[in-house]
Amino acid sequence: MPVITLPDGNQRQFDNPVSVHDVAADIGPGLAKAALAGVVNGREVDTSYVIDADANIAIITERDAAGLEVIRHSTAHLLAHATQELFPGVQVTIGPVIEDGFYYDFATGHNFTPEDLEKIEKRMEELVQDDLPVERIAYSREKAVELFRNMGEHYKVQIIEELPEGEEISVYRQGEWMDLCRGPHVPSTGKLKAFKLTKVAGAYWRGDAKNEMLQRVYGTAWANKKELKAYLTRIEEAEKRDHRKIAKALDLFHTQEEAPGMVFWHPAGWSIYQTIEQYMRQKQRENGYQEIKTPQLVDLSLWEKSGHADKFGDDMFMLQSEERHFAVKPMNCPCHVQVFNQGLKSYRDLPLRLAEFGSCHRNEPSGSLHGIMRVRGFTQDDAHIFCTEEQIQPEVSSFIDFLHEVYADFGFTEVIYRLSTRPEQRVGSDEDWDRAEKALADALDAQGLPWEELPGEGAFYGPKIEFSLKDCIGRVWQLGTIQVDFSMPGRLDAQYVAEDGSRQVPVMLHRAILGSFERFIGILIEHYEGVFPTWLAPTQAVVLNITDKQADYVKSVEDSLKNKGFRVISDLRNEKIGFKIREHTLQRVPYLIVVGDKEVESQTLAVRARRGEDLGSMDLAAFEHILTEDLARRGRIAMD
RNA sequence: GCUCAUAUAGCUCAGUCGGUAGAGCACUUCCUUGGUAAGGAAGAGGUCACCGGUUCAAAUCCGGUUAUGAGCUCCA
Repeated sequence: MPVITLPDGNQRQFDNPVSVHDVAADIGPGLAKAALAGVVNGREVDTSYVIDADANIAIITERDAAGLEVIRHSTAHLLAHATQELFPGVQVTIGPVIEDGFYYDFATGHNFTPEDLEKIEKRMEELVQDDLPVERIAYSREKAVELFRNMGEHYKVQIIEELPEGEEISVYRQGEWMDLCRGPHVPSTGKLKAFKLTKVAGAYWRGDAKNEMLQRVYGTAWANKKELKAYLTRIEEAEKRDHRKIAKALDLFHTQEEAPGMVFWHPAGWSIYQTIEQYMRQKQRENGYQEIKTPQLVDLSLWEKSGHADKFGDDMFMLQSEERHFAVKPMNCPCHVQVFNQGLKSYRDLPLRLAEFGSCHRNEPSGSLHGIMRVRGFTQDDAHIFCTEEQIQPEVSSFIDFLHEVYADFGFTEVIYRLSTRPEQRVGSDEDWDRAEKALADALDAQGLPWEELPGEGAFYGPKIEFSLKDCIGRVWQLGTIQVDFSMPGRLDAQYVAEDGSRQVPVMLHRAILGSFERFIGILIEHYEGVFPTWLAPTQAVVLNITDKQADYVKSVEDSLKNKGFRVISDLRNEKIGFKIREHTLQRVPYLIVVGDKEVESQTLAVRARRGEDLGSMDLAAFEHILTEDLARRGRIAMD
């Protein structure tokens, strides 16, 4: 006589054991139809799960996040089902749920084509029409191994054999097709109403590059067609923001075959770059940093001493001259220690903050290059803080404040904090790691910030906080970082004289706010969709004449704005005003100044803002005022 | 680096069965001097990524290289 307690506290009593589906039906026929799975005493189960004792139950439908997960998981099964029917000999491996969808990895000698995906999707639709019941069958470990071995599913056998001893193994069956799975799954294939296979790619078995490559089919699945359509539209919108496309349209930079992974900056792109660099230079000065510049080529021995050659040697560009081996610097830290090491430092010099817009080269794997987001030649807004152990936490705290200020100026307000801890391959003692990890965690806590831990994701010399931010369409980008390093200063012989006259090794904090200029600008382009706030816009205003008669006045307006430091050009081409406005609007210029006979006569400007609004007629001083206010805002308020 | 795909005019892209190349925009010149998102005409522009093979003949078929794209792996 189980008593069932529902999430709202209501209780229902049954005379006999009941299934989750029965409970839903008892509440109402609508819910029985909508039920995809259930939660019994905190555990997710199928609707067929039978309850024979008092329990807390929740019914999962497509409206729950958990329901969507069940749908995606079951759609992954449906994909595998259809694929194995159409392509005999294909082995299944795993098919998990991911953000917005799912994938399934298949072991097969055949490479799936887009046409194959269409066929598979069609077969999936048919299996949905058949509304096959999805049935859970419990197996012992031995029986399950035998079952899958007989089916020729060697990957599944391997997975089962690695499951913990004694665990009940569940197999799901729909029609003739079966798969090992923990579940839960939808009660029947007819519940899967909105999905699409999106792409196919290679992926390593168990995510290890040493293993064989599998065929991964990606798909997306939603509760209904409307949500599916909304998702596909969202993807299209994201594609329009692609920084590579926008950069071409706005003539910001290019890359070419002779310099893979390196950027040729054009005037407009370099203007943005320079604005950001000068802004950062000023901010760093205000925050107590001293700027330095260190060499591009450094003898390999320094990288051997720092430990980089050992860990990253293969990814460093090397060259040889007069019997000496040099490496193009892949990072700035060892060079900054060299600057620190010049002259005897006192505890009174600490914290010493050295900043560099450090140009680095790393021979990144060819397949990982991506626009200007992942490149081989890049410039970091790098700095190293040499300090005592007691100074770590206050330094990290004030760094976090600094970083928040910068992100806000670029229009980013939502920051995500992650603490990456010791990796397997590392230098330094465990005690050092304990202290370093604690110092970072304490700094985050002291600021009252929410954070999550990423175990094993730290750098080889120390743990790090990673600062990621959300752009305006919700995508997350990792940008800033601060890392505690107890080992490199010692390895590179950094010392200071302490209060008691003894020689001590300083702690080194590695930190960046933007990460790299290249990546950051790529993110900005996508975030703003190329519509840069005025302080970043390569051209802030264009002065347009209507006929040749106003040319002199246009030039004088252009000159006086330029002399005030604004980035202004004039467009005196023999074109209609509508044509010019269209062109500069497409170029996302914040202000268009139209000058005709009327304006010359009254010595005014007709100002039009980027989104098309008419700011009316005004004199030069009034326009300068508008521009100045706009620049002072930076990206802090909604983009115009 | 691995898997798959792609590479044609400055850009976006057509190009059938293998028969020596096409559009729109941009560019140049001319006409037009027009008040808030495309005025008109003419012209110029290509070693079809590169190297090799098959063929009487290759943008097209085959092999290799490079780059790019989607993923995977990696990311100090």
